[in-house]
Amino acid sequence: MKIVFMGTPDFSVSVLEELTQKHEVVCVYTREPKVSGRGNKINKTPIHLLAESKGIEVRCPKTLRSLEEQEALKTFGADVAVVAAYGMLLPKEVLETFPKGCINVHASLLPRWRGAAPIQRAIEAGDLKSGISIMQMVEELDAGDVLSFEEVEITPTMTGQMLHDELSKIGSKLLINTLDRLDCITPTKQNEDGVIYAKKIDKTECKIDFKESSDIILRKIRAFNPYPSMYFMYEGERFKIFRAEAISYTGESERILEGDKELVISTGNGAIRVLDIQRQGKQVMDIASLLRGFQFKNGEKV
RNA sequence: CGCGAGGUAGAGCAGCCCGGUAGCUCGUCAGGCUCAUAACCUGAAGGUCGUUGGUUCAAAUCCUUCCCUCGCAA
Repeated sequence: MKIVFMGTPDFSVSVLEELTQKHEVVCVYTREPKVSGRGNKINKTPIHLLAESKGIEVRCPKTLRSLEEQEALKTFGADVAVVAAYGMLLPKEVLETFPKGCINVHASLLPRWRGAAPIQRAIEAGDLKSGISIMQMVEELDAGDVLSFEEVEITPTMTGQMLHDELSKIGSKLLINTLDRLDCITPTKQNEDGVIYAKKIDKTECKIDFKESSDIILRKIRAFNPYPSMYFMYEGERFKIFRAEAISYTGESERILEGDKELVISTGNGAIRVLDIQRQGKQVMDIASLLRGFQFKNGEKV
């Protein structure tokens, strides 16, 4: 099939990679290069770089609502558009451009976790499973009929990155498989009762509130590992926690209980033992390494 | 030129402000103690203090070039 691909971040990369193996990708749409990262350099999106390396035409319109962009889309004569974390809503005119519609690869079991951060929100919420849903897109965000889905178990130690990688891989395969069977699939409507939105992650969520329960804190640490990461402040320095475990404790919350041989901090209903940590300006390391040269004062409030 | 932190033994850090040829914790190696041990005791090896140039009698420490790592903000 002739396909127009639309995507932006790492999640989309393996999908595009797989797609080019089996189908003719005539053009790739992605978000425009923008100022980002240290030094405020202008960086192209991961999809942009991949498409260029494969010699596929890249377009990065600011909007798809203009008539000329919509006309341009038609000139490719593609059968279908595949969208994976593009970061823009597609207007009705675009959805109607392709004979077989616009197909979206979404990283959740719809209707649960529609929206921007389905992977992290699933872990944060303590879901036992996640998955990929392939849907026929409609104007409303992530509300289209589901063509196929595949479940993935969320294990107790799974981080946001791990689930992301797993889903990206599975999504690619399921997409190919779905495209092959496209003509004989009966789409399934989403059950409106189960709709939950996965709102974008805000930086203010990432400062650990040690008054919360250990469970919630640990889930956030896992969900937001490695990005954007949960952190706490200690003597004016930022410490990001990448891995930790719960231990029982009864007493005041928000205190450093052990800061010498190990790092234990009390929470709203117990305490957590920090396992992997990153000190401001340093690399991520296991707690034992950091404590060889750095010590936290016991009893200190965090 | 967005703001900022850092590069010192295999690892993690201190020392730098107030220049005087390097120190702590751990690891490694050897020996000892012990029924035994990740415990304890003794000893040893291991560093051109990221790189370039400069100031000085003397630079890890002050000034300068470049390289690399990381955080924040967007």
